[in-house]
Amino acid sequence: MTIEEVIKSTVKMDNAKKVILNIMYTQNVINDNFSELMKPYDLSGEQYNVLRILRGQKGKPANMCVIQERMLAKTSNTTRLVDKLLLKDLVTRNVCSDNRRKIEVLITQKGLDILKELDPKVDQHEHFFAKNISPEELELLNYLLEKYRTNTNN
Amino acid sequence: MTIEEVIKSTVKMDNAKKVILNIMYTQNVINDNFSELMKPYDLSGEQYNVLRILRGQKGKPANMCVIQERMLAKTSNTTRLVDKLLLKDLVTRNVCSDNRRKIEVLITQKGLDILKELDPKVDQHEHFFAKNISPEELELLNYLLEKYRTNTNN
DNA sequence: TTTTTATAGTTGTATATACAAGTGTTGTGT
DNA sequence: ACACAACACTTGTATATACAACTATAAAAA
Repeated sequence: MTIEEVIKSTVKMDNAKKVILNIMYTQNVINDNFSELMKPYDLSGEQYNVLRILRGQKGKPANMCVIQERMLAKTSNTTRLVDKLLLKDLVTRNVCSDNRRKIEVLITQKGLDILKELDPKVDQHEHFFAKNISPEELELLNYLLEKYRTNTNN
Repeated sequence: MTIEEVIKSTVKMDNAKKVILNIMYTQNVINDNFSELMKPYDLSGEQYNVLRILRGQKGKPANMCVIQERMLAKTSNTTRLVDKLLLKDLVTRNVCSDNRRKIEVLITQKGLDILKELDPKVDQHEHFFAKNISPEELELLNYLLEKYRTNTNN
């Protein structure tokens, strides 16, 4: 299904516009799919993302700003995301004794268990779309997206 | 900037995961950029989108469900989006006399004027990213994104 | 030492989104 | 004609996001 078909466009669009719409729409499709995956675990996509970041710390606590800068959506409200995870006992939160402005967030065993359970499903989700194109095309797509968004001129 | 750099990932990711993150992140970048563009006009991206759809009707009124199916985010609440536009006198809304379940939404002159003013800026926004890659790559990117999200197998 | 500035995080508010339930209208089957 | 299902849209509610103002702590400057 082309992007014109998706939005039932009658007028011809140039490729610059089509790429924008294609990226926006593809993100919607991926996101809907992922949310569906997370629903049984009562996690939002961003909540999952925070857990994933915390696991990546390998036992080392993460401050709020460390979490923030590793998230895709740089404007997410980390405080409230962590609040939600705290309520579900998936993380712990403590004031850092070295610098009392900072907060140390750690993933709990329960959090790790959920991630472990989710791992194969997330993997499957990623490959569900990836298998539509060849490995070479997949690599090319990454290359093009990175090049596309990286503004060299002005 | 590669997606690994963006999220400061230390572990190696496979291309399937990278593509997902690249699409999500690129959409964020585009969206932030676009929101910034719309801000002086007090329009959200989705509100702009509705106006654009209405202009595309060329004077023919659009029902709620017609608007809905032409939007990128299929879950948007069209009623409330139109409400917002109505408050700003950018659209009109009337019950359809043929089928009183239906609503006829039309863009006003004021709405058309704003779109006209926005046209060059939106165009510029689209080309801001597009010019990072060649026309051939742009076309390839469209092709790959459409192929990527269209699930043929299962 | 006191003031100022910067940092780290939280909270308030307004808006947006997701999802389900509700309302009124039209079409269909009996 | 009547009951019932389908349709088109709206509303309620809970959650998420965006952005700015605020609090507390630490570092730097005067």
